Amino acid sequence: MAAARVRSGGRPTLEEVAARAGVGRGTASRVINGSPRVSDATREAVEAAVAELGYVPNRAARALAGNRTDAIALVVPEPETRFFAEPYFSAIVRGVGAALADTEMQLLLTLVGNDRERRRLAQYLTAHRVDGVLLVAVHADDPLPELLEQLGMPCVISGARHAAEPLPSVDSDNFEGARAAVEHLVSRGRRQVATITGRLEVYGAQRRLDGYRAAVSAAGLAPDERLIAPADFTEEGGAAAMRDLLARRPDLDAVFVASDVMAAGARQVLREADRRIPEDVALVGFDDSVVARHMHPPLTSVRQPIEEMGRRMAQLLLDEIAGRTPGDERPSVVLPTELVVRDSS
Amino acid sequence: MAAARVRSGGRPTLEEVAARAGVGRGTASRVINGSPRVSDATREAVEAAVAELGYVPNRAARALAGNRTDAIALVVPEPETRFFAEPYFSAIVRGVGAALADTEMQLLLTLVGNDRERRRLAQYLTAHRVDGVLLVAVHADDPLPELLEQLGMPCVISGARHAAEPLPSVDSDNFEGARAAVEHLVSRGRRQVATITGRLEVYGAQRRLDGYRAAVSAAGLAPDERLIAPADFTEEGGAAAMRDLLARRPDLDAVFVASDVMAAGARQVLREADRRIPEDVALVGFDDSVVARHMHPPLTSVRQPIEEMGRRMAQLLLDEIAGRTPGDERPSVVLPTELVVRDSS
DNA sequence: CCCCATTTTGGGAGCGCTCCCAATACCCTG
DNA sequence: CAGGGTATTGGGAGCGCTCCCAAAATGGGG
Repeated sequence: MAAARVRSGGRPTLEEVAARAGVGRGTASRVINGSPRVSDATREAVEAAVAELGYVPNRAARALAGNRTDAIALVVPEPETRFFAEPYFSAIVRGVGAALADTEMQLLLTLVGNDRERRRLAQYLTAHRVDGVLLVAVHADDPLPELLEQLGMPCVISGARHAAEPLPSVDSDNFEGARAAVEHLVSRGRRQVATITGRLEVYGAQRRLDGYRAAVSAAGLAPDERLIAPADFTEEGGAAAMRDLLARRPDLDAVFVASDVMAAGARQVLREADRRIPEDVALVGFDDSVVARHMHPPLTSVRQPIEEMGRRMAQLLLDEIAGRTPGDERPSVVLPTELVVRDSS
Repeated sequence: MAAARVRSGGRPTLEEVAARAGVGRGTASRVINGSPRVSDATREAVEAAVAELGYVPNRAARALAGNRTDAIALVVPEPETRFFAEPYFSAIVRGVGAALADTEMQLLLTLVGNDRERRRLAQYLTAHRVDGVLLVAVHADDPLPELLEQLGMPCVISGARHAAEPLPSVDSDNFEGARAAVEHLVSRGRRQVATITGRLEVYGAQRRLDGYRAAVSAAGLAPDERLIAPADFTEEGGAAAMRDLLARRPDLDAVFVASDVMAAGARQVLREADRRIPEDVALVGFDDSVVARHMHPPLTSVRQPIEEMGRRMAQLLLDEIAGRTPGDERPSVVLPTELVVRDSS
């Protein structure tokens, strides 16, 4: 009999498929993996056997023999609650999921909270348990990217950490988004346009501020540092910044806020100060989160194509894994934002 | 030399650790896996070798040899956008992540959208690529749970599908949450308390309605089916239901809405109908989502301990994997909700 | 019809680990 | 000090697959 070791239950093995198709294990493997060096007749025979037996390759065996895992990790720094807030996390996951859907790649979700978990992650990666890493919401001073670099582990990050980001990255066009938002305010006749920024160590926040500045000067308005209030992406921070702005420049007639959550805080302060929105003060946020849609009045906001960012990150990573194109520039992608105009401006 | 095959680079293997510690491979394995049948001296020697070499077990080899994967899958039906909305998804993920943090278990994220992906998932599971499955937001008619059952694949679902849920499940106390919400409304002097329900095929939605009914009759109010408007968990659905209610019972003075998102829709309709909140109509939602906090006025809502639910699901699944306790009842967990009172009631 | 280049094929040799059994070491009894 | 456990230990036999080399089949050309 051609039959390999007969097994009562369990999943069929490659060996069994090969036996069934009347070919050798190696040949069967070739067919499964789509090698071109197989005759058509053989290919068909093997494919038939696969279908009949309902064969599915054993991942672990593959990983062991092939020294790869067919899995990538999405690493999420857990303290970064901002990232967990809608719309980021789920949208990124969806995008990544979509890009991976017709791939053999698995998506591993890794939350790194404290240092212990951080070390554990390092081990994971060191042990090459994944083929690549998607790093989101990394801080500029996070050692993880360097570690990955050293390990030669393919990696893509969301949001460049600074102008000369060495890693492949995917980002939305923070500068242009902010610029367009402020331009919009100006086009509505606003002249004293203030801004509340995110934490400026975050490159994206800095870029939004740059965009604000560019728009202000393009509009021929007088730049005034008192119109710029730094905050920290939190609602409370936004409120505090708004209070500062109101104290320094009571005559302001518009505020571009670098996140919807901060805008919610600002909105509260404006309400308490009896400034009507948008009559007295126009407000524009950033993120187009659910908060924006449900604010009163609904908040004009800059939408980032987050799901698309997730998709692109995954694609970039897959390319990177398939074989980084060394001659190429670092492949960083910047996606356009969209201004969603609502009643607050 | 005792040294096993010397390898230039790469990760150290068990064999190398064993050689270094001057013991056999089997013994080293025993130490790594915490078997008690090892002498203290040996254990220490192996542990030292592990530390010196920075040994990390190869997952693939383990999986292959041990016929397990040390991974569980979190299966998310992608069309279920409700689940993706804050606060569910990220909170569940956090909870699960927390429970898995000091485990060797990996978390695989699997989005199943169309039927193709559904089939692919079935393959995954069939091929035993995971040790267990966490199933969230399953519909009552989803064939997946049965498939898993057949396969003998450990599985925990979030939200029982009906009163006699055969699978281990974790749920929040929908009945009691709803009951408490309505009781709260009654205690504030409301007498014509309406409700907007979710899709009643969803068991949780049904339970919330049951809770409403229980509270209404406990308060000695006259039950009136015209005070009950079914909806579908969407904002538009909530708005439509609110319109119906207003038409049928213009004298209503409170509405318990089975989700914050629907409450947002209802709130909009009430605004258009010039009903003040809470003066004319008190509103209570469910979920305590970000929408509730930012509604105007802020919405009283029933909070579910979602992160805790994720944690419990993971724990239940780990137990199940470790060896289902057959004598035991099906281990289903129901967690208490909490009424978060804000200005809308 | 033979010879050589080319294509296709079979299957050995691992990948690194767990399982398990036989072997060894150790420890009490009597 | 022998005898019979019991506690440890070593290492063979896979797990199912990929890689790769040598063997077999195929196809021209002369």
